[in-house]
Amino acid sequence: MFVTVDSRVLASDLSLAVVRLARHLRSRRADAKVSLTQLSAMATLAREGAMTPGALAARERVQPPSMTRVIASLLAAGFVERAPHPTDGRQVIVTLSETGLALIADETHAREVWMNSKLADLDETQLKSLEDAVAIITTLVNESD
Amino acid sequence: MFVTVDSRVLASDLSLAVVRLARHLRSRRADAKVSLTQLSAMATLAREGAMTPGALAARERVQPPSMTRVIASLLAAGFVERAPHPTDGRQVIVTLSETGLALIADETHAREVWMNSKLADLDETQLKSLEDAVAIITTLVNESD
DNA sequence: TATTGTTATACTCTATAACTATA
DNA sequence: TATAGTTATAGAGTATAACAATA
Repeated sequence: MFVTVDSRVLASDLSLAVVRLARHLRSRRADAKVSLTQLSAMATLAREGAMTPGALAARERVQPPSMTRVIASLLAAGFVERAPHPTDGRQVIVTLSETGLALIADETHAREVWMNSKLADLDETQLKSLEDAVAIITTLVNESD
Repeated sequence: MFVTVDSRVLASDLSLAVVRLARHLRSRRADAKVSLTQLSAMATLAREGAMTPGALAARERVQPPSMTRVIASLLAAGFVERAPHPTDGRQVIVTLSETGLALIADETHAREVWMNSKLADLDETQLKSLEDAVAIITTLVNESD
């Protein structure tokens, strides 16, 4: 069975679905230790290692001043540390702290309670579709442009 | 080939992917006539017809005061209209205007330029995965809880 | 002069609490 | 008293513009 996907309609539908799910996910974390914005930055540090604020802003696709604020909040909470760049006095190296690493592990394995409960109701085929979609979306977002 | 999906890791990955894509989509609409929040509300009115602010807030999964603001901005822009409820003086009926309807059609068919260009690079299998994912996500968000 | 990062400022989105009008 | 909606207020997230420090 072949189904031709209308990618223009899909672009619109995907946009709305993503925005609505993002709204849910953010609002359901009111009690969490870190917001999704903070968690996203920490996940990048965990996956790719220490980097400068500028590099982190680029990876997260936000402007540098936005990342300055995220880093400041994570620093205040003790989840990241800052160190001077060894050779370039303008730059700074941001690293996950021990606490930050522990939090990431915790979040990854047990934190997304609401979504976990939702996913528990899906069958294997649906989970596979979502998994494929995550890979595709990640690639889309990471392409240079 | 059978692959067992770890739904806990998927929950985390999906959260991050969705939040990042939502960030992209919002920032790429700086020049658009309506924001994604506004477009989402209008899409619901288009799909389900006129309704009260309270019902629209419930469908969009935001609190009533948030929807009041969205409606006020759409009203100011001429994309929706307000009418008194025929029998209940407390309630209000919100309808898409002609202009609003036209905008929805326009957005659906030609507006998501960036995402369209991204989707154009995908093959049919990948598009199908995304389409499935949109259906699943929509169901997740729409479940009562 | 160019680059890195921060500060100052402002706008959007969303929420909770308190209020008004109507039922 | 209960419900629908709005107003008041606040906080998170993000942006652009201007600045400081260093290369």
